Amino acid sequence: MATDRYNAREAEPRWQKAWEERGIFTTSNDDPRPKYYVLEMFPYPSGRIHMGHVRNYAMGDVVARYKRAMGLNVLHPMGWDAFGMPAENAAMERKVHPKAWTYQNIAAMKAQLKSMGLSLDWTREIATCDSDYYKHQQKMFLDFWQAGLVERKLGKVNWDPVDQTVLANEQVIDGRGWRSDAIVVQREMPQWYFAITKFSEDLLQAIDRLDRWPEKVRVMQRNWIGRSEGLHVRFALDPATTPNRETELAVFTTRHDTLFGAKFMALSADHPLAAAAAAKNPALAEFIAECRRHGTAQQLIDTAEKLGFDTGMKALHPFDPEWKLPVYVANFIVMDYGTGAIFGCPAHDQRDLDFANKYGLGNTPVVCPPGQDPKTFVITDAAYDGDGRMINSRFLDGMTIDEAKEEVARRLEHTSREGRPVARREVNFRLRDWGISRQRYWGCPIPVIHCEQCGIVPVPEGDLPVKLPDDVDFDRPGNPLERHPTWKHVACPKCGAPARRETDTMDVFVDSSWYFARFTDPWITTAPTNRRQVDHWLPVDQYIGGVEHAILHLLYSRFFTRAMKLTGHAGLDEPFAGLFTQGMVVHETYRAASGEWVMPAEVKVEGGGEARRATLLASGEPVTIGPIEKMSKSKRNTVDPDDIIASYGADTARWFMLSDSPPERDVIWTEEGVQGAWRFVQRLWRLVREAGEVAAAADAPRPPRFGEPALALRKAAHRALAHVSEDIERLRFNVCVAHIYEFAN
RNA sequence: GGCCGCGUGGUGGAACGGUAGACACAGCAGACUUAAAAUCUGCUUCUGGGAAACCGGAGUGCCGGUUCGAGUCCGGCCGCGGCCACCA
Repeated sequence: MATDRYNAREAEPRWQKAWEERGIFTTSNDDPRPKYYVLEMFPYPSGRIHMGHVRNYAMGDVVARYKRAMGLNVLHPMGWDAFGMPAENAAMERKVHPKAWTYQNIAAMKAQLKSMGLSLDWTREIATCDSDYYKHQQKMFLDFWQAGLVERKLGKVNWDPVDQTVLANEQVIDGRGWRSDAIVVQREMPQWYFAITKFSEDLLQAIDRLDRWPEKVRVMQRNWIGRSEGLHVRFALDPATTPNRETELAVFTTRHDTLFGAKFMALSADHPLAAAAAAKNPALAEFIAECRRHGTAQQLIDTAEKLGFDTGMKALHPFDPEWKLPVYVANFIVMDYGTGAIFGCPAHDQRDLDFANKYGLGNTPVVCPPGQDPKTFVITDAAYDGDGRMINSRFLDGMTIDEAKEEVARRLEHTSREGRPVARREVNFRLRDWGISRQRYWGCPIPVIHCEQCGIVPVPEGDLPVKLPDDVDFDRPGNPLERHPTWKHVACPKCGAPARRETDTMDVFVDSSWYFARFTDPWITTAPTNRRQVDHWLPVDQYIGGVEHAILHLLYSRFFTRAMKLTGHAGLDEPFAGLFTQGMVVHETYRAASGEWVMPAEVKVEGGGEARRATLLASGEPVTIGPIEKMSKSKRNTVDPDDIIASYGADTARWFMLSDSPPERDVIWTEEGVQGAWRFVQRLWRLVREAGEVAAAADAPRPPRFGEPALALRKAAHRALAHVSEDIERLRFNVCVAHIYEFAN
């Protein structure tokens, strides 16, 4: 009976070879059958695949194989998100060229993915660091520029002092760089931007129609775009109090109903008026400098005290010129939202209240909660931001908040000062333009030339791609392109005079914002996309990946698709019709007596339940079993997919990944669970073989009669089929697995 | 602070508003083995009674509501997790 076993190690490569030789997963663009595009987020070629990849690609592969079995023409491609910092880090640490490092990693990971037995069309493989790919990205950059979607502006940017680069807001987490973990500082630099905010309204509205996206992601995107309806109000300034005869101060507010509760005005430290006032007031200048120093450390914001500095300026209340409000510079006002200035209503905004209490500005409640007596309603240290009726507000008294807002807006819209209305209704978004400049080598060069005479000149289309030079060194931090001896020195395409090549490269998120479109025809050399194919295949019917990309990658891709439509490279707005965000792979952590983390492969775990204990495989030394956490290098709780595939086979690894946990939740990788999956693979193999033997032995097959075991089996089979089909459609793989177990039983 | 999600056996988790705990893991018992592994069979929410087959009671974080009927729907708490966060 020893030979009576399924030998995955022998069978899997044999079949994988057969599939490859027959090209059965190659998808034809001319196939007349209805299309189905299933895509998993392509990997960064870090060197090895990890269990997160296994889970992600196992799910996508089930969908691909299922849809293929249902008679659809399935596109299921794979590629590499190949630009980025780790390649440069490797170059600095190990003296390997980023290109060599990246392509070695791609080769290694491709072999690993192949051993997983995924039904991928490898003929469409792309790597974003390949000039055959980024050349088209440069072309689109120029087209976007032409279409007014690219801007170069001096911006306050997040500067990562360790990686020596600019980061997008989205890449700053708790005031630290998302990769380096260094505290980010603010710097003024000319930067390239994609004008994503031109699509703010549309990107927001269209979320409603993404009905096959997880609600969680839709909410996150809505919040990120952050639409607020409010009023832009121009406050007149008392000219006697202003430094350079400034006449007004504009604010944006969503609570214009509380205008009669105003006690002060506050400016951002970066507001031009603050700078003007500071020019004549050294103490104020010092305060502003202090605010800037604190501005970056997001961690402190929570606890930071509200601080302000009275500029001496006075603003006049829009409904009462006799009512003068002091103008402060305050540390809690950000310049890049609204106008960088507010009016403070302490009674109904906690921040304003904290501020007013500190500086003794008092407060006047103007919204009275239902059931409260206006005469006794007072605010001390908790602002009231709930519903109610207007009080202490002259002509607004008795109105609801909404009525009061409308009345204020209506009146101020029709009041004019210096020939213009005092207020206008305005919609503000939290979303900022996408800063794509990176002072790095290993990215897509921005195809632009700076000329003394002609200014900023696009690289002519015929000169694309602007290729990265190969001869660069990494012995210092900073951008190797900047200090390359010749690369940046070029002739101006317009006037021929000596000019300078742009040395910024694009954010890696640009690379991944359109790869799904390139997959539809990766062979076309004359354009980024083949319009016939891109319009046929897109949108992606089912996109699967980690929830960590819920904002960045997915929002950028939605923007990019719109920009491609505007420039004729695609014909639709939304790239991903169906989105699924899978959970992480987590594992127990192990710690040796020395306190060092120990890898699962070095540990022997025995017993179950209470008696469960672990020892070091090598020495027998006891090991502490720690909490279950995301697989990570730092905690060393990773399991190498290669080891699992070598000892159990890919089917076991994939089967286990889909069992037990619902796919959107975290799955706990356990040795016992893998063993269970392995047992079932064996059992299934035996069952199928036995069934084959029975079938071969039956001399006269006839339809089974009612009550016979064969009929019951047929019924069970059909029930299982129905359940499994339904649950694959709903991506409930763990339930599919249970149904299959049930049927096998 | 804001928004969102989740609380079901020892564990991961099933359950169109209709037999709660499918399926798996762990555990226990048995069969086969000289033995182990593998495999197969059975038991396994708690609790009372019974030698057993079985009979009864409680039970999906807590409190209340809607309903003939609630793990599921509604309201309020408690706890855990995630995302965003001086966004005016």
